[in-house]
Amino acid sequence: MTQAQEARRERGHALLTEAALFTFATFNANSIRSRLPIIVDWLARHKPDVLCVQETKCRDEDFPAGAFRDAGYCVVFHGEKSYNGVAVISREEPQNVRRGFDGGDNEEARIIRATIAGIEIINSYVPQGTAVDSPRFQYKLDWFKRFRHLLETEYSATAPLVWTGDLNVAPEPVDVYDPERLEGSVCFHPLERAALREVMSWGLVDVFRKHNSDAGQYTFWDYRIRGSLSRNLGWRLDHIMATSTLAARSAGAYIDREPRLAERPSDHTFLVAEFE
DNA sequence: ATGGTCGGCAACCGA
Repeated sequence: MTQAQEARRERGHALLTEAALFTFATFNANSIRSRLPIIVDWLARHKPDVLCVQETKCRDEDFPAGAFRDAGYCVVFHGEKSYNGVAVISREEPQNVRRGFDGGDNEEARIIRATIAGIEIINSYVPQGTAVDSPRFQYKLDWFKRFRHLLETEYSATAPLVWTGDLNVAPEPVDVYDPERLEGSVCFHPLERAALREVMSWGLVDVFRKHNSDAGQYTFWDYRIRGSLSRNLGWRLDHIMATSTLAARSAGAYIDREPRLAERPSDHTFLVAEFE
């Protein structure tokens, strides 16, 4: 039994055969080269059909594609020097791969799109925003507007589609460790939550929240705060959003606090959803 | 307690 199946059984889901499930995962790596052994190990143990990665932090010519191909996976990526960067690792060959909002070279490497197993996949690393009074905050709000436009012009809300990645917004008070104190801060500002809701209203469902109503479930812990992970001072910033036709096929979703990440501390952890 | 640590990459930036 795989870890994914064990986790599913622990969560009370019926134990289904692996072949019947499409396992989809996302992870902000904060450098794919630094986190490579952990990611390859995670793939071997969880055997997801798709793993979307953000903050790869390397140029395409420096991307460690061979390690994933050796592990039996396809990989496509869109990167730049030092910052940002996204990748899609998949068992099946991705089709119709597109990089960026419109294929232009002239923007931050934050989006990669592909079709896999009949599902439109959009993997994104949303701008963090830096500070509410920073131009980067407005850039972030504008980014959501551009993203909504992309959905409207290039996709159908009635077809199977996943929007995943580090979306850098905690949608609701239950998604941060201290909503009163954090209200108005970057990644939990009313304008960001409204911008995310505006994208969601196109026709997307929060797949993790569909299956987990409890508070205290996070995907990010700021490692600048001492003991944030052990004290669970976290935020739910990474998401798997799906159109209703696809969300109706979701069998479960869980956050995997990969213990090996303690060896090389990372702010984020793996988020997994399973579809029938 | 309002915290300070990563990664890239060669001085700080971004998170």
